[in-house]
Amino acid sequence: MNTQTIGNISKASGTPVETIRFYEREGLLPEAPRTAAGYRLYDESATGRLRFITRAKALGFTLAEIREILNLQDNPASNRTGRKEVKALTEKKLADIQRRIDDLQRMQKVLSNLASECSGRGGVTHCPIIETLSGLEDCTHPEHPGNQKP
Amino acid sequence: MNTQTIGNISKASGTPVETIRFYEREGLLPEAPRTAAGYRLYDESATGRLRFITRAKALGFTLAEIREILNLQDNPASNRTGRKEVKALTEKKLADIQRRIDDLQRMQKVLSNLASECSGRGGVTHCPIIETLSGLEDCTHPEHPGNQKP
DNA sequence: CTTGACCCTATAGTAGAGTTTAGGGTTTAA
DNA sequence: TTAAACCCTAAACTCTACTATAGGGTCAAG
Repeated sequence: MNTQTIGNISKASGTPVETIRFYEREGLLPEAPRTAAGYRLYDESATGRLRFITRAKALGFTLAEIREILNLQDNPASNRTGRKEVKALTEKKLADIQRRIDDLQRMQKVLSNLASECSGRGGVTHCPIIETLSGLEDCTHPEHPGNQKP
Repeated sequence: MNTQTIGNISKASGTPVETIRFYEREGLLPEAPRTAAGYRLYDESATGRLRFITRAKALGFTLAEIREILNLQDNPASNRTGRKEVKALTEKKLADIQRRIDDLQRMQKVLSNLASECSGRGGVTHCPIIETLSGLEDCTHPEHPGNQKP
């Protein structure tokens, strides 16, 4: 328990040491316990958490969103104090994830058409990648709040 | 055709005017034809392209990747000159998309467990969100090239 | 007991993706 | 014919997510 140095989990997770310290500052990792000399100490679960962060980022989640998701799991306190908010947040994330999956599947369909046409012979003059993902209906997704001015 | 001003497609697509000009500079939109006075003119397909960019970004694609995908569709020239590369790129993107879908589905599974447990009564002391996405196997994905030093 | 590989903090710098500002033309409706 | 509402460029600025640098302790091996 809590026996790994920062360099070790850095190697194990593929996350640079500086980035790990940065994530701690940003509240994505709990403050690590220290040795007498001030060295951070981790247990193996830290590498899993770091891998989670890496992959969630590749899925388009921001660090702020990832922090929220991790707080859902970390913080049983919020189950006592803000049960409703926890549930709501979880469901918002789920809807978000479903939307991303749908978009990716649409993209997949069109790209695989493109791939098979490209492998076949002849006229690929124009492939409708864009139309497929451009969502011509008024499917405004107000989920990614983006830039709102107060 | 080519009858819309930048302000109109901005409204239609939900993309700020400045961002549209920025995307043109970055090669994500073709250079728009201009009026005598230098005003850009667009046709309706531009709003679709902008929506595509917006959604692809939400899926975690960078502008550089989106530019690549758009070039696949735009540029029949590359079907003549670099057919093989086009196919390879398409297939790389497809593998990438599949990986993202898998990750999202794993995340979905865990979060929906979390949601239902939260709605049930009692002890949610610890939910294994992280373990599920942290991929304990050595599933190194060298796909997102990230930072390589020469 | 020193040298090399690690660790620490604090601060500055960078890349990607816009956003804002300054300064100035254009169009259109009153 | 003028004022509001648009459009233009160039350049500076912002925010996120790191990445690097400076300056300095720590620890295990030889």
